[in-house]
Amino acid sequence: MKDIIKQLVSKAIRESYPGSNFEEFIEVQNVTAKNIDADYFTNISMKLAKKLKINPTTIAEKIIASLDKQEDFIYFFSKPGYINFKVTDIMKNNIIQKINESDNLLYGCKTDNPKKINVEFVSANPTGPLHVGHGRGAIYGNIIAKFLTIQGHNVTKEYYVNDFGNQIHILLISIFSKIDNEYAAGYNELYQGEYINHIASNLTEEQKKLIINNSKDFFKKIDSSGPEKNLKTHIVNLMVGIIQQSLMNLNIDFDNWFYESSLFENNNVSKIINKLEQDNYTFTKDGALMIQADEPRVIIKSDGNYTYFASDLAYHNIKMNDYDSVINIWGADHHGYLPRVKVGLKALGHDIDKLDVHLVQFANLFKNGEKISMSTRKGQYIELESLRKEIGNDAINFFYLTKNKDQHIDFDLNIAIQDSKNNPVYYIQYAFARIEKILISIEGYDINKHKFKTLDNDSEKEIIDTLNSFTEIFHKAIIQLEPHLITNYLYKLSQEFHSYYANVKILDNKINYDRVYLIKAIQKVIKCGLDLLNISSPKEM
RNA sequence: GCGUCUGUAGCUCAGUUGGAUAGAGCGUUAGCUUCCGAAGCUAAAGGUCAGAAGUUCGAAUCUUCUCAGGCGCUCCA
Repeated sequence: MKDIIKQLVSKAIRESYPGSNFEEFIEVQNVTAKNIDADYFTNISMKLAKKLKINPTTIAEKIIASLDKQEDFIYFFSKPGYINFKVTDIMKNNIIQKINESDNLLYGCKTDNPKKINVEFVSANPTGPLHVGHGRGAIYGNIIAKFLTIQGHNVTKEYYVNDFGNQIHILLISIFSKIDNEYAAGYNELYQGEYINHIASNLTEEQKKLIINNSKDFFKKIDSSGPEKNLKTHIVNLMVGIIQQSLMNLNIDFDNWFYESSLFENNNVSKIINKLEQDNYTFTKDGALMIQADEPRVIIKSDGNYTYFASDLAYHNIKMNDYDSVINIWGADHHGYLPRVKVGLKALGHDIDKLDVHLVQFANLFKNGEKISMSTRKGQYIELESLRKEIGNDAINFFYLTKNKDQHIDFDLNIAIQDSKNNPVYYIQYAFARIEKILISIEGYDINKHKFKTLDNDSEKEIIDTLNSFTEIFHKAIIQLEPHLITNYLYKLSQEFHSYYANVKILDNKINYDRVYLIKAIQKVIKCGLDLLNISSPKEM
């Protein structure tokens, strides 16, 4: 629709101002002002006013005079230079039919340039269960991957498992110390969650013996093959299993679980470090190997151990080689880490434009008015799984997706649980269920047999306008990866439906087929939107 | 101090890429069930869009500065 108007305007400008070349400045936008009875407008005359040094009113009127007569639109001027376009009711009503007859409402989101894309998200350390702090990234990342898939990209969803280095060491110590207290010596902060006891008590006698007999030598053998390594792998697998289960309960699945340890087994880390050294990007300082990024950053510590940065570079190096586009969903606390990754990848010869990092702001959690900082280490956290159980998948999805990722969100756990009954998601689902009830009650009638007439009372017009905007909004949400546009849209559509439902009889003594046809379209759009957001559409509630 | 995200109604958040009189939910107040599901509808009250300057015909939106808050500034991961 906007394109048609744009072409009309463009033609009119060529006629009224020959030789001008302003087509690229033409923008057609939706009318949001309530006192203007039109659907679209363009502000081109205001833009031209400056360039041509003519006042915008004159320009607008001249353009309007040159606009081709069209059956589908009415044009009119409003101050100081808007050209408004009102679409005829007949034209608008077509959307109802289009929606009802379409077998794919998202047709048109497909890209011309399908890429192989890796989306890495969550990637919480396997040292404890997922807590509510991880929920936002999990749900957001999953939807982003889904939207990219709908666009036609070949998407791999990946979880990077940090099963190497210090924190795994401490995890093992935490568990081992339950079996042999000597392990705890020298550590003042060990993992404390209930899962530590659980894992410790479920180890086999053989495993326990291994722990007790090895004492302090255990960690010297952990990376070479043998029973020590097997035990470590066993424990990591248990942890990953806990995480997988809670993601699965949220219907989030990954295509690939990439283990940090595999980078060392395949010498990927040493390879990239050698390359960086050969290309003179590194230098040695105080016995450590460093690279100059935003600041000098350590790759190999003076004790000879690799930093997290070293393996992460190796990891990204692989992703950059294997994919056309690499997307990371990170918590905002990692933003300071990005510059060094970029510098490292650039040094390795990669085009860093291929890397796209989405920083998701924190969801601050309060309980009884007090802020709770999630800390796995301190055993101070609220499991994502317990929140999910409490408020349900639909409410938790909607809650996270309705907010922009750049927005910090605060929520009080008590209020969240209490409010979950008031979650707007139920309002939308209720609209769906109400429509379903009507449609079921007239099952057996062939509604398609009836010729559709124009609907024209005010509430119907309002709904039809909203339905007309659905393609544009859904496409924008999917292409620009902004799920909250859909949540807002669905709410608005549901609101208009509920109001309509309360005021207008759809089934009276006889069936009003035009209205049935309308609500059927509404239901289809709601279903489409809820599906997109991984939210269910129950037929009754 | 530096980097980064944010500041919109009592609270939680939208605001269609610079447009016309800034919107919802919750909460508050007042109404609506002989009738398709009241998880609903109708209405009221509630705003210096943190503040200031600037750019523009036009700013919640862009620029600069100030103030306030979150997060990060480890040879942690």
